[in-house]
Amino acid sequence: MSFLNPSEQLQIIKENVEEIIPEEELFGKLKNSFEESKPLKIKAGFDPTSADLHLGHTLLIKKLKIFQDLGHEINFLIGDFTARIGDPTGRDKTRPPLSEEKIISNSKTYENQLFKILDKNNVNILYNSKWFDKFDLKKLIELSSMENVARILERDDFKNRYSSGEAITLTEFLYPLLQAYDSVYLESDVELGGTDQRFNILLARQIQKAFGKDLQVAIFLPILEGIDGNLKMSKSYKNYIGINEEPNNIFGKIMSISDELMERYIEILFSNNKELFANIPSPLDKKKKLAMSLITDYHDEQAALKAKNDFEKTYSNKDFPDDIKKQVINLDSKNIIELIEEFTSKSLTRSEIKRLIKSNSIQMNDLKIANFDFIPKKDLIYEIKIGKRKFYKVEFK
RNA sequence: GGGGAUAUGGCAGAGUGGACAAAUGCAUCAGACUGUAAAUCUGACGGCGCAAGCCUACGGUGGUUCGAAUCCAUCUAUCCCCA
Repeated sequence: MSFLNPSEQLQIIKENVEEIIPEEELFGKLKNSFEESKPLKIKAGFDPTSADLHLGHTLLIKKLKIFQDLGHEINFLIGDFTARIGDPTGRDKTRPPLSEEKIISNSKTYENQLFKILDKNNVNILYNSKWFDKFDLKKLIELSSMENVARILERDDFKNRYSSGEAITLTEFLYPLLQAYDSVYLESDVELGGTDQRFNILLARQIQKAFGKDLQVAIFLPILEGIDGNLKMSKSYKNYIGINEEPNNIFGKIMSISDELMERYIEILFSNNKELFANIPSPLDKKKKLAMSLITDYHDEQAALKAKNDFEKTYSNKDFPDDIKKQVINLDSKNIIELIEEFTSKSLTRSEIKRLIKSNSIQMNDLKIANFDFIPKKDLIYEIKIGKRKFYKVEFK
C-alpha cells in the first residue's frame, strides 16, 4: 500500500469540500496513517429510503472514491435499521415509516449502483441492523444519557417543528444518537456527509468521546439542489436524476433545468474537470454537454451520443422518434376521443383529451386535431404527438 | 387523566349558511415564442357531456334548513396547554 504524503493527500481531499472539522485533526490522522502505513476508516452513511442513487449521492460517493484511491478503508454504511425511524434532518414533518421488505430491496439495489463509481474490491458494505438488532435497553439508556434534549431542540429543524406545534417523535430524537453510535461501533476516523448532516456527524464526535474512542473528523460536502432548482435533490421531492435512469430521460431532465441551475451543476458535479465546459459560450450547447457528460459517466459515451441525437431529432427538429412501437387499433365506429383513450391506454381522462384537442395539442401526421369529429383513415399508419413529449404510432383497422 | 384547537383539491392555504368545483401561491399540463423539455408571455388544471347541464368532492356518519365546506350532534385523527 503506497500512500501519498499527508499534505498531498489533504490537498486532494479538500477539493470541492465545504468544510472539514477540524482540519488539523485530519492532517494528524493522515500523518499517523502514513507513518504507520495504516489506512484510515472512512464512513459514509446512506438511508435506504429509496431504491435509486441520484446525482446528489454521487458527490459523496465520488469523494469516497478519492479516499479509496488514496488507499484508505471505505465503510459504506447502509442505515437499514435507522431507516425505520427516518432521518429527521431538515424535515418539517415526521417521515412516513418504511416497511422492512422495502428497506431490504432498496439496500440491495444500492450496491450495483455504487460500483459505477467505486472499485468494488475495496469497499466494506455494512448494515447497521447488524449491531442495532441486538442493542439492548440498557445500552440505549446509556447512550441516551449522553445528549440532552435542549441541545437537540436547538437544531433549526426541530426548533421550527417544536415551535410550530408539529409532531416530533421520540424516535426522531434518538436518530442522531444512533447515527453517532454507528461511528463508535465502526471506530471511524472520518465521516463524510452533506452540510445538512452537520449536527448528526458532529454529535458522533461527542459520543465517541463519551465511549472513550478516538474522535472522527467531519467532512461536509455541498448539497445539490434538485432539478426544480429549489429544494435539495431527493427522491421524496421527485426532483432527482437517478444514475440508473434511461439516458434519454437524463438528457431530457438536464435540458429542462434552468440555465442558472446548469451552472451550479457544472460547478458542483464537475468541480475537478470544469475545463470540459470552459469554451462553450452557448448555454444550449453547454447544457447538452452537461447532459452527455453525465450519461457518459453512468452509462457510456455511445448512449450519451444517442440521447443527444434523439433529443435533437425529437425536440429541435420536431421529428417523430423512430423507436415508437406501432399499435393496431380497431376503428369500429368510435369517435376520436375514444380512439385516443384506447391507444394511450387510458392514461388520460376524457376531459383531459378534450382539453388537449381544444388547445391544439394533438397532432396526427402533421394535422392538428381541431375538433371532435375527426375520424382517422382506415389502414393508414399515423404518427401521433400529444403535447411535445408523448408519441404514438397507430394503425387503424 | 383534565382543558383547548384543528381537519379544505397533488402540496401550501383562503373561505364560517346561497353568488363555491371552492380565492391565492406552488407544482403540473398545454399553446405561443425561442437557443432548450431554459427564460418569458398566455391558457387549462374533479369527472361525464361537442353544449345547456348533470354527478362526485371541503376527515367519517347522522341531523337542522328551500339550500351546508360553512350550523348542530356524534365518531375518528392530529396538535397544543395543564397534570
